[in-house]
Amino acid sequence: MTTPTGRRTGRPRAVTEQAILDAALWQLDAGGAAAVSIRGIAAQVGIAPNAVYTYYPSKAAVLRALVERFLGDVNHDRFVDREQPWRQRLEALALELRAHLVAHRGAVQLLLGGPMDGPNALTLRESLSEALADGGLAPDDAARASYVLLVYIFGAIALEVAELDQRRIPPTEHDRVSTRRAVLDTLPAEAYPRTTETAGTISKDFTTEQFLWGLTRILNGLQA
Amino acid sequence: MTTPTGRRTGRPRAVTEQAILDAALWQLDAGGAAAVSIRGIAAQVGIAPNAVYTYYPSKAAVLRALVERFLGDVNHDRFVDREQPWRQRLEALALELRAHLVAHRGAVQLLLGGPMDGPNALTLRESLSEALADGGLAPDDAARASYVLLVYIFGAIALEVAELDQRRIPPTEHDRVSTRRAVLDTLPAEAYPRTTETAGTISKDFTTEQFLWGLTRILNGLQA
DNA sequence: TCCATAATATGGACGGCGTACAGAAAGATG
DNA sequence: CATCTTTCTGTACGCCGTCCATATTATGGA
Repeated sequence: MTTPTGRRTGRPRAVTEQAILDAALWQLDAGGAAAVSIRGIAAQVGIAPNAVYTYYPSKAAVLRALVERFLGDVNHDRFVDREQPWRQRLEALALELRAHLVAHRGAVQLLLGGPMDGPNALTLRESLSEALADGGLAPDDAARASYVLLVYIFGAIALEVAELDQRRIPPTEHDRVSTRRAVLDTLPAEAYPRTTETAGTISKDFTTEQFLWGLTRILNGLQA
Repeated sequence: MTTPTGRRTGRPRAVTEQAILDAALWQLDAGGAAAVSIRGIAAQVGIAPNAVYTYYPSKAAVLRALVERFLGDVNHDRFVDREQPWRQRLEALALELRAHLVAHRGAVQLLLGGPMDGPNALTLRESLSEALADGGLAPDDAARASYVLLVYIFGAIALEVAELDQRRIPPTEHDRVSTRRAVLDTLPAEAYPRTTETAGTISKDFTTEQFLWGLTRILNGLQA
């Protein structure tokens, strides 16, 4: 697949597997997960649609490879620096994942569209478990806790992205809060007393601050 | 839309909006979110495909209505019984949501495919906030905590469903654990020491027991 | 009773999708 | 220069969401 060896005869390839993934990512960012199409990718790299099948056996395989590359672009950064406090490492990792997923919104649907069992997904979990073990958790507890964290991180981004029209450029965090606040203020207080009472807080669901608020509480619960 | 009044003239409708949603849900359960099609729904209820547009303006609207009805089928059960201890109510609600989502796997992608801002979604959050307030949280903390719980619940199901081939009938929990265990046992211990060491635990990621383990820890962290 | 009206149904079509199959192109090897 | 191998292209099939024009079938008024 990625072996540099082999292939000593035959017509040379017009593009590379990476170019195909580049085009897929471009389409993903431009129009969301639904806008990624074999035909669009082919047009962008300049080959016939069915020529894509020389590189990947199906559209699902393209998306799988894209997910793997995507996860690979996140790992191996600061949070493997075991000199740092473990909570700081975990927060850095969570924030970095979040930033990557927000930068390429639409990727979440792909991530959640199939099993995350590739090497980079495993490495990600390995990193999480390592930090949690450094926090004093026994191996099995660290394993369970790392899954809870994965659920929280991907779930938070999934809910956040679900609110966005992926065909448009995303509004600023401030604008999103304002829009949500305006909608919440139109709700009848009789039907949703607590929601309307805390509308100011609820409108900030998708902010980085709320993300960290939850992450901190969850880490507290996991440590005790 | 659902008003029983009106419509005193014109050709009578061949089916009902509910029948369309029934058919959509049937297709969802049979083949996953990708298998839900206007043409399939129309064939099932016995009308021409474009006749569906008399009831809903687009496929997206059908799915939106299906999501709303789906959330409505979950609410209003045991966890509004404020005589029960708040943690017990929350666990019951989380488990009920989980059971519903697992019974109709494929619905998760729909839920996460658009904003959950309908009446039933708001009511769900209202119930969560109420239970958390009964647990002693201040209103704004309860609002934030309820969002954390939503993230955990939907995230857990999303990750769980992502592992399943939605076109097949789901294997038992026991079989899924065994399958995952077998895969994990093939991993090189050098590359993933913690993953292989805790393979027995990791293979149980998708069990009800792990779901409750995480829920308990999260509630602990939210209460402190 | 007959007709205008209004709501709903259908037939057919358009453009787009993933992808299968047959055959043409293009470089390496003898 | 002929052959072999790999890749690319042309074409086609079946499915999709949705639009337009038209037919169907009830009601309300003359």
